Amino acid sequence: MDDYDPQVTEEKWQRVWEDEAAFVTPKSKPGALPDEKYYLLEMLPYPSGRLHVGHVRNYTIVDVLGHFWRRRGRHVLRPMGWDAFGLPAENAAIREAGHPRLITERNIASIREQMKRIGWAIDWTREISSHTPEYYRWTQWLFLRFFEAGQAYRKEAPVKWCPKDQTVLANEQVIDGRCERCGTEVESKSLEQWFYRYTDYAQQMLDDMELLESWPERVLTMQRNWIGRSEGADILFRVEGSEVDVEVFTTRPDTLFGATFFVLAPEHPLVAELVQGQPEQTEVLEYVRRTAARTVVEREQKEKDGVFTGRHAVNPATGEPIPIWVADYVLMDYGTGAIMAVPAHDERDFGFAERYNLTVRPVVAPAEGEPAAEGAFAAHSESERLVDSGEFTGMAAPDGAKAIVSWLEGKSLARAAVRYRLRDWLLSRQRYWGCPIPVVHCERCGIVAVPDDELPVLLPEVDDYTPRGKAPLAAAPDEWLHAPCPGCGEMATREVDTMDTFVDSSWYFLRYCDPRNDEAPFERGVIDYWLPVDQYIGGVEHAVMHLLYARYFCKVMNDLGLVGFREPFPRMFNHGWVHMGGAKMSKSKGTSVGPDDYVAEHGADALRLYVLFVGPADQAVDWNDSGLEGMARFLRRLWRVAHEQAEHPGMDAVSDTPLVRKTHATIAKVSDDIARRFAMNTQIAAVMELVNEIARSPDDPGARFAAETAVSLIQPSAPHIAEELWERLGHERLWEQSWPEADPSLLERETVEVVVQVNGRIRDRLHVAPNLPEEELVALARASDRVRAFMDGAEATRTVVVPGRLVNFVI
RNA sequence: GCCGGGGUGGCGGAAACGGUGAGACGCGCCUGCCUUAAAAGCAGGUGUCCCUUCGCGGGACGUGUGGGUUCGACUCCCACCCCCGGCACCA
Repeated sequence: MDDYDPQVTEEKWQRVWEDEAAFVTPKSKPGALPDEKYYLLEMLPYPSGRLHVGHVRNYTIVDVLGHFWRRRGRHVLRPMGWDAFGLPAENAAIREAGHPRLITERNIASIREQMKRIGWAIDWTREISSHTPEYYRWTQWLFLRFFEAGQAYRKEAPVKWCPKDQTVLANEQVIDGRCERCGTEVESKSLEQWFYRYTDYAQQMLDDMELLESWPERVLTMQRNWIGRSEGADILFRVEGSEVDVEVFTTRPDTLFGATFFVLAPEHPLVAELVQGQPEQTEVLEYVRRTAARTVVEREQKEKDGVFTGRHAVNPATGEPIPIWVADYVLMDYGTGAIMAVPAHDERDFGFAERYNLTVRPVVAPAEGEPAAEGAFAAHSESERLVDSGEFTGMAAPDGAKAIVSWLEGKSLARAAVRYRLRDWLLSRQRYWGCPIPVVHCERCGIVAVPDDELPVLLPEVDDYTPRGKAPLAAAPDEWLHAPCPGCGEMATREVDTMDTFVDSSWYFLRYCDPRNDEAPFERGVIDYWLPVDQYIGGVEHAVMHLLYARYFCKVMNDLGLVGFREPFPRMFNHGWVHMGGAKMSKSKGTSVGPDDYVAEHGADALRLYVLFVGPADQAVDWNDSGLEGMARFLRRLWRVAHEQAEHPGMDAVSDTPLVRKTHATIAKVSDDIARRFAMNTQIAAVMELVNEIARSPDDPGARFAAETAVSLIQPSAPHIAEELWERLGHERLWEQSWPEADPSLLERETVEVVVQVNGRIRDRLHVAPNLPEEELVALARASDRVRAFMDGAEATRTVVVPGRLVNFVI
C-alpha cells in the first residue's frame, strides 16, 4: 500500500472530472420530469479577491447536497457566477489607478482557480458575470420591460445620501443611519432618482410567504418587519382660517377625541404656506433649515423638539381648534408626513406635550373593574373602553375605532387605510462601475427608452472614476454621452446614473439556466423546466435586501408573462458564517484566513471535511484550525482500512453480522442527515464511527461491504479520496453510482439492551430480542436478582414498559 | 424596549417522540506499544466527588440559576440571569 498523498490524488481526479465533463449539466433533459431535476443555488458571490475558509464552508455544504442528489438520481444544476459590478472594485480602481474591469477580472480568475483546487462539482460551462455586456444587456432589457410596465420610474424624493461614496443608497443599504458599505452617517437629500415600484407588491410579498415552504422563520420575520404593514385610517384635518385639508394616518382612530395638537414634519410641503405672514414665520423656517442640515443619525439621536406655527387645525371629532406644530419627530417619508398627536395614548406625543405644556386628554380607559394595562401606552384591547368621546363613549376600543372611522367616512373626512413601512427601491447610483440605465433624456420627448435592438448600452471608458456627487458617466466622451433621441431624432443626453448591483442579482438565477442565449435573457421553456430553485443557500445578511428584491422581480416578471412562477426560492437555507474574533471573516477588515495553506498541507478533502465537521451548518463558528489534523488522520485511517479490505473478496450474499447492521444504520443516518437535516457535522461523525468499527473487526465477513459503503458515503464530503479508493476497490466512477440504500430488515439490532429501573433508578440491564412480548420482558425483569434486591420484597404499584427500551417498577 | 435563536466536559459539538447508560464524533491531555530517538501509527484511558478486598465492582452529584409537572426531564411549564442576531422616532 502506498501512502495517501492528497496532492496526487486530488490533482488526478480533478483532471478526470474535467476531461469527462462530469459535472456539466445539459441545457435540459428531453422528456425529463420536473421532479427529477434539482436546481441547487448558492447566492451570487462578490469576487473580492481571494476565498476565505468561510466561503469554503458555504460552498462545501452546497457541494455535499449536489453530489448527494445527483447520486440519488436527480438531474442537478449547480452553476457559479459573479456579482461583479459594485463599489469595492471601483474604489480599488481609484486607489490603485487601475481599471475596475481589470481588477474585477483578475479577482475572478484568482477565485475561480481556488475553487477548482477545492474540487467543487460546479458546472463551469455556465459561468456568468454581471459586468459583461452579454449579461448586462439583459439587465437593461429587463429594466425596459419594467419601465414600460410603469414599474421603473423617476421621481424627486428625499433620499439617503452617502457623502463618502457620493451616491444615493436604497433604504435597505442604510444600517443604523449609516452607509452599509463604509459606515459613514448618511444624509437626507431631495433628488430626482430612479425607483422600482416595489411597494406595489408589499401585500403580495406578505401573502406569498405561504408559498415559501421551507424558509428560516427569522428571515420571514425580518421581511415582515421590513414591509411593516399597519392598519388604521386616513383622517382629514381642516386648517382653521383656510381651505386647506391635511391628511394624517393613524393606527389609533379610537383616540381621535384625544387629539389635542397636530404635528407636521419639517419637510412637509405645507409648512411654508402655513406660516406665511405669521409672526412665527422666521422661527419656523429657521427650525426647518436647522433640521435639514442634520444627518439622519443626528436627527434620530437628538432630543425631540419643535416649534409652534401660530396656526390651528380643527379636530374633526370635537370641532375644537388644536395647535399645529412642526417637529422633527415626525418623518416626511412615512404616512403623510403629518400626525394627529394624542399625548394621552402615545409615548412620543406625550413626551412632546410635557415639554411644551400641551393638553393631555385621556379618551381610553380600562373597563370597570379591570386593572390598567401594563405600561401607559400599551396597544388597545377588548377590555378598554372609550371615555370622554362624545357619542362613542363606553364602546370597546376596537369597536370605537371602527365606529369613528365610519362616522367620519360618511362626512368624507376619513377612510380605513393600510400603510407599509416599505419604500420603493431606489435603484440609481451616481457611480461608474455598474449597469448603465438604458434611457436618454430628450429636451422634446423627455425620458425615452433605448430600443431593444440597440442594447446593450455599453459602459463607456472614462478617465476618472472619482465620485463628485455627479455620476462619473457625466464626464464620458461626447460620442457616448450624446445620442439621437429614438423618438424625434434630435440629439439627446444619455442617462448617466448606473444601477444598484442588487438589480444584477435579482435575476441571475434565470440566466444560469440559459447562459449563452443571445436573443433573449432566457428561453421560457428552459426556465419552466428548472425553476423554481430546489434549494437556495446563502447568508442571512441578505434577508431583506437581495431576497426581497429577487422576490419582487419574479412577481413582476410573472405579471409580464416572462416567467411562470411567483416565488423563485421556495426552499431557503441560511448557512452560518465562519467568524474570527467575534465577527464574520472579512478580507477588508483583515480578519480572513484563506484555504491555500491548508490545502497545501493536508489536501482539499481534509479541509472540506473539517469545515463541515466544525459545527451545525446553520450556526456561526469561530475559526480554529486545531481539528484539521484530526480530519487528515481520519482520511489516512480510511485509506488504510479500504486497502486492507481491498484484499478481501467481496461478499456474494448479504451476511447478517453486527458490522453489516452497523453499516445499514450508517447509510440511514447519513442519508437523513444530508437530505432532511442539513446536519453535515453528524453525517461525517457517523462515517467515522463506521470506519472505527471496521478497524476493530477487519475479519468480519461484512467488512469489505462496510468499507466500500464508508467510501461511498464519504464521497459527497471528500470526493477525491473516495474516488481513488473506490477505484482501488475495483470499481469505477463513484460520482455516477447510485446512493446506497439501507435495508430496513437489517436496520434493527439483533438484541437490544433493556434497562430495568426501580423507582426510576437503573438497577439492571437485560439483553433481549427487540420484539420480545411485553409480559415476557416484565417477567424477565422481575426475575433479576438485582431488581429483587432493590424491590425489597415489595410489589410494584405501577409498571412502566417502553418496548425495546426500559421497564420501570414503581413501588 | 420588542421579536427570534441559544447557554451541555479543558475545547468544537452529539443526543426525532420526555424513556437506559448524558457527553456520539473530533480536538486536547494521560498511559502503554512500536522506534536508538522523534514523527507518524497503533491500543487503552479521560465529567466531578466518594466507597472499595485496588480485581472487577459500587454509590452520590452533574446539561446557565431557582421552582414545578412526571414513574422518568438536556428535552415540557413558570420565574430569573447571561450570550448572539434582527427590529426600534413608522404615528
